[in-house]
Amino acid sequence: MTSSTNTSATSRKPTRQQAAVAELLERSDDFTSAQTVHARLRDAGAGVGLATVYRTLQSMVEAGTVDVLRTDDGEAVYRACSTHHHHHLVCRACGRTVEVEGPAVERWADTVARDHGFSGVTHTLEIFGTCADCTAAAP
Amino acid sequence: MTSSTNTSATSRKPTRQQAAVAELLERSDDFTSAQTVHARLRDAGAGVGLATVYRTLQSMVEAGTVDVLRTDDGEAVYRACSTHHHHHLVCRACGRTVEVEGPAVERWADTVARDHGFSGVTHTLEIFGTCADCTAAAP
DNA sequence: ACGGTTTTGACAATCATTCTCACCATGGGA
DNA sequence: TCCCATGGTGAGAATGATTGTCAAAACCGT
Repeated sequence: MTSSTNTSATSRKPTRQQAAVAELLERSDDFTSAQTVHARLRDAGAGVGLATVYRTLQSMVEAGTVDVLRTDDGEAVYRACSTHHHHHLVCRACGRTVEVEGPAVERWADTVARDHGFSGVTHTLEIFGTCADCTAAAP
Repeated sequence: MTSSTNTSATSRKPTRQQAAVAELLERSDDFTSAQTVHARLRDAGAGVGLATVYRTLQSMVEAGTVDVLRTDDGEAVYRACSTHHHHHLVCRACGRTVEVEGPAVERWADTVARDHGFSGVTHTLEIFGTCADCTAAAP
């Protein structure tokens, strides 16, 4: 059930539109919504169908090549990230994103879960704040 | 925009429907979606408008009397919780939820953020896994 | 070039959430 | 107690992101 489209892990040669989405994400430093990706691609001339953008983004998430998280209003936003496990520190004003790691936190989450008898543990952790630049800019 | 309804913090006497929503949440141990709350209240005889359920839930979140988080598919789910800061360990099979604390994690998140020049720091952290009962039930 | 398979994309369909707006409830003052 | 003002309620419309549909287009190996 986790297949039919090669797009996910079955790696064939990426299509023009898949490449376009991927490249656009590489270029942007912060989390971008599917709608925005679609709009940018259209503006850039290389039009890619909205449905295709969604499909591509989903496969990239499954493939682990991009991270996804939800904004407060429930919109899904994506970002090309290093493949190893990490978390994000996001500026809630300008959206600037910093990847952070915390081995201790990973261990803690794992331990806590196991102590409660849970297995197959995963976790999500995002940190929000206002970055120095924005703090200075908005008094 | 953060006011108009007394419902939030301006504490007047809660209306019948506000009480109904609050009580239902008290009763349920796990995170519940607005739609579900609405359905349950209807089934229980005490019908409460969907819009009202949403409004009430929102004010409760602002008031800090309930926690909210997003499921993977973007649906918002709510749960009555102790008011002090904590996180959740959720069984992805049965939805059972355990409140957990981790002072060390709080400090870590704070420190990391400040080291990067961020202020007004907040964070979200949820742990998912399969609880012992579910692991046993589904081989 | 051919036949079968995969991907695309325009558009319709879903679904949670929000908005609108007329109607109801409460509470203090006359 | 009666009446009005304020705020809460609810049915349904409106919104907006995401997903489904399905015929046409791009690919691939032969």
